[in-house]
Amino acid sequence: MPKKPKTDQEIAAFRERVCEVATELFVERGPDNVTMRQIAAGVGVSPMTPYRYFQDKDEILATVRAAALDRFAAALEAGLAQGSDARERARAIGDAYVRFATEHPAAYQLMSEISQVDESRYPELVRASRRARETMVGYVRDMIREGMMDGDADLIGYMFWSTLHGIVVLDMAGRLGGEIDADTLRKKTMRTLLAGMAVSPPRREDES
Amino acid sequence: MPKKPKTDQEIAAFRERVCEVATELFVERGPDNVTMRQIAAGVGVSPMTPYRYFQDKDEILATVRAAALDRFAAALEAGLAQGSDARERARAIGDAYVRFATEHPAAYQLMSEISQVDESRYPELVRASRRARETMVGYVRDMIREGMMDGDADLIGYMFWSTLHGIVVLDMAGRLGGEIDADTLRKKTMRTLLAGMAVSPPRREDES
DNA sequence: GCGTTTGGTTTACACTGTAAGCCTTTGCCG
DNA sequence: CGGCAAAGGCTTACAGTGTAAACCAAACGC
Repeated sequence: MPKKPKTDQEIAAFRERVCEVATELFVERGPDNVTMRQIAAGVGVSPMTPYRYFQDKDEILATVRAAALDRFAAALEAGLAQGSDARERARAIGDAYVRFATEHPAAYQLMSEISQVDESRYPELVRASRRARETMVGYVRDMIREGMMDGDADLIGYMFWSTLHGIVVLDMAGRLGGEIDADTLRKKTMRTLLAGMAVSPPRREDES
Repeated sequence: MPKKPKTDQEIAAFRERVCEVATELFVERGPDNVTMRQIAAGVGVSPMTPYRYFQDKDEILATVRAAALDRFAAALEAGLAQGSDARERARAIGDAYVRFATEHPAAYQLMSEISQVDESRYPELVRASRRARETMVGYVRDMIREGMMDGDADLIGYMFWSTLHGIVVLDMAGRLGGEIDADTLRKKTMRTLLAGMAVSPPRREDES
């Protein structure tokens, strides 16, 4: 009886289209400065139409964030894939991390935003979030398995992750001030961390 | 001829009052979910009155952020003051950092927000920002002077700062997942960094 | 022809930041 | 003393927001 009911693929396609437009707008204007009417206009549809396929604006935002997280995880995984041994992969994933952040700063901000909404209401988002987390931690497990370091994989993974995140965010906030370059800061920090993790590095007491 | 022109102190007092109310609201509701009308009502004044003493809502936000940064810097400096030698001060400032962040999470978020407005339009904000930065970097200079480490003070300062910031932010975003405790992560990272900074630690090649 | 279901639009409303105009108090000058 | 100019504060007014609700048109089984 209906009016040509949309197939699941069609509605998925529509949601996808909305998310594309929304992403673009969010990215160039900031999530708060983009309106439902703009999104709808971008899709070429009346302002209320998206409401048939999304509960509200928050759900669109959550979906966009999940997609950003997925792209991020994919970038990391792609980086990982092209390293042959653990050492190379370690550098590759670090490079992929900051490359993604610098090439898509808005997407990065979007995905790592401290949301005031309850994230658990959007399962796609928690899934994507878990995936990114697992990617970040997984490669540490590999490094441990290959004997490059040892300790708690989760802890070490989070250590690298939070370090990169801190640098990237501070840089984006302009709080590094012109004096310091984010990349040298990252290299310095990474080198220091790795040096500190060398298994049983004997402290030399012969200076200062 | 005027109607009892307000003295500069009265003006300052009024602005202060507005900022207090605004801070409270921002903190418990998030900056975007607080309205001028609410702020005005909190101060006990008509909705348009604050506009006589602030250009717009952004200026209120900027002022509040500057105040938060100042409180943050003050907390760090207070922590610093109660350490006798460099080592103690190093731990004291780290503790003060995360204590502030955990006790006033909203204030912390407020002050470290990546704003889409041009911050340089609010000189008070850049001053406060510079002060916090200087505090974070200054104590490293001390540690270097006392021979506890050596290298570029700015770089090392930013290294610690970004590390702490990354951990705090990741924790707040709930991205550490129940498994990892922010405090053990911090301790682990700090220990690793310090170990890695031991002056000229010779790489041992006798393993892996 | 119906009635019914579905996709989409239009309308309507409560609420936002803020521009502009309107009282009211206050002091100085004639 | 009267008037008057200026300042503080209030009230009104408007464009724009998210979204609930009513509405319209197409498509099918009967």
